[in-house]
Amino acid sequence: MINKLIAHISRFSNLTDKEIQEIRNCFHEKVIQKKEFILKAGVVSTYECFIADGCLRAFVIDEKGTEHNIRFGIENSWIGDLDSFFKQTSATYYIQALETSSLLLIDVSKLNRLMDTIQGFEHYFRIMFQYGVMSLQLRMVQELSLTAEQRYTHFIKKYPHLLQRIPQKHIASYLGITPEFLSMLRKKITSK
Amino acid sequence: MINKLIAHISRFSNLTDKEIQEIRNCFHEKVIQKKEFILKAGVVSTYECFIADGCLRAFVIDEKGTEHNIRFGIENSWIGDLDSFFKQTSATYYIQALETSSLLLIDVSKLNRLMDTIQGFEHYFRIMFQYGVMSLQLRMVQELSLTAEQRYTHFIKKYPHLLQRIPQKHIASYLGITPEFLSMLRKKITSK
DNA sequence: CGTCTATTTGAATGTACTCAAAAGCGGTGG
DNA sequence: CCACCGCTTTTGAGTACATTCAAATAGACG
Repeated sequence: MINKLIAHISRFSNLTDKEIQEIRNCFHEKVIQKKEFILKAGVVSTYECFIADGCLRAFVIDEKGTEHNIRFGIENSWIGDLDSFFKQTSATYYIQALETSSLLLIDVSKLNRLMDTIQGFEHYFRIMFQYGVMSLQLRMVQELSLTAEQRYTHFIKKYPHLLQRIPQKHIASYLGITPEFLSMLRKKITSK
Repeated sequence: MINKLIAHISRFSNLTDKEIQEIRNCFHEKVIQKKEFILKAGVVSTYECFIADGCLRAFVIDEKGTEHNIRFGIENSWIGDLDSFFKQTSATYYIQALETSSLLLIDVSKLNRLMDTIQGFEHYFRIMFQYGVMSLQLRMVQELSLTAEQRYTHFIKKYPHLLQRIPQKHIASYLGITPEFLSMLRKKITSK
């Protein structure tokens, strides 16, 4: 399982065998069942999480009790509450498995130590965060400039594989609309 | 002017004198006048830009011709079209000065070389992008979970200094609403 | 002082939400 | 293997939040 992470890092950084060994030693594996939480708002996030297999969502709950999905994570991506993790403050996000998933967890002191001692490891995270900024900016642009229907159309083009895996109501929430309204949009689109 | 950048990097990384010198050599200074553009959609972004002084905005123009502000940049922050810059593809963003501004520019090959050769420099960018992801996620949460009025209220609490510097219509666009509606909200808020 | 742009105001409209209820679907136990 | 239960999706009516368009007012700058 840890090999998936090593392979992923190796796509961006060249690591020596010794470095790979150091990295291996810092993670531990965990399998979580569908619907289980790895983080809830209010507690301090102890782990940052690489998804070796499966699918999770990060969401917030607003004052009215409505959930809003911030992000979906699938195999070969990271998920966590960065703020809570790096500053060790209480989390604002909930993170829940949408499928039974295999995770690799690391705590903040080990992650910081690896980034300090292995240049390729920090390089890898620089790239990950760089992509993160780019894709969040793109999503922001779409949120600001497109209608709900256009955002849904983009979503199904960009993430066709997620349509099968993720309940519609969660996609609606990710797009910033209600499940009822998404249902209506789908009807409208297919009748075209 | 370059000293402001060096000071900024030094808040996150310790640099040797030799490294500082290398960094200095890779940037060049530029002053741009209010309303001038440093990037327009369609062209390839040649420079990533550190703002030593002043204020700029990054925006897109949608199919109807409406502008949407993605981000404001002030002194001691970076602005650019990351996608276009790193992949050398044509830009989707326009970047324009809201005030006469002092900039420090670097091209992609020099930036990559500095990140490869100076660990502290890549560390600095890892931190910058990490903050970038955090703040964009927070903004996304607000976009998804708050009404326009709440978003405006948050904005004036978080960026009181920007209210003085940036025309209201640009703030409206940043918040994802029309200038007319923001004007109405302001009236409503002050009458409370 | 005049011109240009930004902000305000208001009426009509549209997009998306709320609430309630029905229909569909998937998993589990008998 | 089927029946039932719970959750998801659909449907529809009424409503609210935000937009559009047009015009008036206010402010900034040369």
